[in-house]
Amino acid sequence: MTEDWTTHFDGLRDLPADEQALLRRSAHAMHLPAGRTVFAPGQEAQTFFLLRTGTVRVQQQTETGREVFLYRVHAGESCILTTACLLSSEAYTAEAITETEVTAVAIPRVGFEAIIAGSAAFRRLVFHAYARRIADLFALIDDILSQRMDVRLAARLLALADDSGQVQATHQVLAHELGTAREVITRTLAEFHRRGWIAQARGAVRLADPEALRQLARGGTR
Amino acid sequence: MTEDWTTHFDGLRDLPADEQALLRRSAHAMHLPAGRTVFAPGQEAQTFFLLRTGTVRVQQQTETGREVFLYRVHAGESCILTTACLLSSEAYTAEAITETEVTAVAIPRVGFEAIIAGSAAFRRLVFHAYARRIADLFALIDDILSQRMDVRLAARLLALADDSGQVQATHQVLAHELGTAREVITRTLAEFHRRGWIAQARGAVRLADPEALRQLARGGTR
DNA sequence: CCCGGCTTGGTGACATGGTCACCGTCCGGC
DNA sequence: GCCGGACGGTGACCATGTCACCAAGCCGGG
Repeated sequence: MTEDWTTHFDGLRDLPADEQALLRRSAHAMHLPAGRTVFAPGQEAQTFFLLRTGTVRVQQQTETGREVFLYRVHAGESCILTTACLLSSEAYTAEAITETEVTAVAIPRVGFEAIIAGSAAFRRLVFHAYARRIADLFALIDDILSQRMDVRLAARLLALADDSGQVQATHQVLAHELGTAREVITRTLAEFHRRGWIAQARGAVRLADPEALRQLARGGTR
Repeated sequence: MTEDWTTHFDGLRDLPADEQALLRRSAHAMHLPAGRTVFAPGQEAQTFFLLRTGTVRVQQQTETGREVFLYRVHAGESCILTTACLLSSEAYTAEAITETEVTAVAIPRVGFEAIIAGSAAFRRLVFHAYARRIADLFALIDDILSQRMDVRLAARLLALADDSGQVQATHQVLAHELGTAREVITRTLAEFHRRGWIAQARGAVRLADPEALRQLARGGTR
């Protein structure tokens, strides 16, 4: 990695030159195809990474074999669980899978610890992400407990829709994202359809009345 | 604070003398009565603390006004949320309340950042707790999703019982701990009673057959 | 001692969500 | 055109959450 990738990340751009140099020395480029397992339960964390492009999905298997979607790592972000495991020398408890093709900057354990020790700005970058993700986890718990699948589904549809109001996802995928069963998604979508809020097609949903969905997602009024 | 409290915490005992001295310079003692709010949503974190005696309960209010029990800070531990908020300069999203009388070691923000920067051992101490708590949060999500109140209640009863197998808690308190409704606790306890596993009294439960409860909590077989 | 109010616990009715079983339909490959 | 697998639809049933209301014990004031 010869290119100065440090300028691609907010918070790294403004690092002192010597710290940027330290980063560049430790890091190397990483490239993964879609659908690859980044880490799995029981493994020890060896490498810190900052995502440049693509998304990674982090999920946990419950004892009953169900998969719980925890969060998604986007471009410009790092993975909170990796940070935690690196700093505490504990094994991963969840698994991560690339959802798309992914390019990332990888920093091996030793280099990571050196930079954490040496750079206040880098610490801030890492821990800021860390704190935000913790808040996300709390929000996830909130979300799960608030039940009301219709509200949760409406919010998720809005989040997943592209510019033209299309959501490319099967009922199964939506169910998986929300940690529920396909049947529940089917029922809820049928209800949305009955109200004229969406149009359904095989493997896709078109938002016919995003405003109504937004109001449901926000207000929680049925 | 003149006493050498650093010897009271695992992981601090073995610090180099200069780092211990740094800690002692920054820290001061803290004493709170039971039922006091330690921090509330919206506040900015100003102080890191290590609990010496007592317990602190951390919970979050959902949008619907319900309280979700997140975790409990015990003696010898620190609060993950405080760490996160200190390091990222974000406001608290949850609230903490002392459950008992509490004594703690308090380290103001500036000192905390200095020690984090200066001591690898202290970083390990803090982040080890951090990683463990994250795992706990994942376990909590697991727990919530696995539903099965009977299993969850059995486990909680075993955890809360004193040496003689007594649990001093009203149905309301148990419901609050598990994030459910009192009626559900009442029903489930009635079922346990019907099977001869517990004896009930006002404000208390006696475990008559802890082994049966343990089996339920472990195996999950009804 | 009695009374009234509060806390605790008990219960039935109902809504929602998760699970199971099963079926119909669509689509792509042969 | 046929076939198998993915996708979607549906009804029955169970567990939990919610609401409404009541009963029993506890406690302090008069």
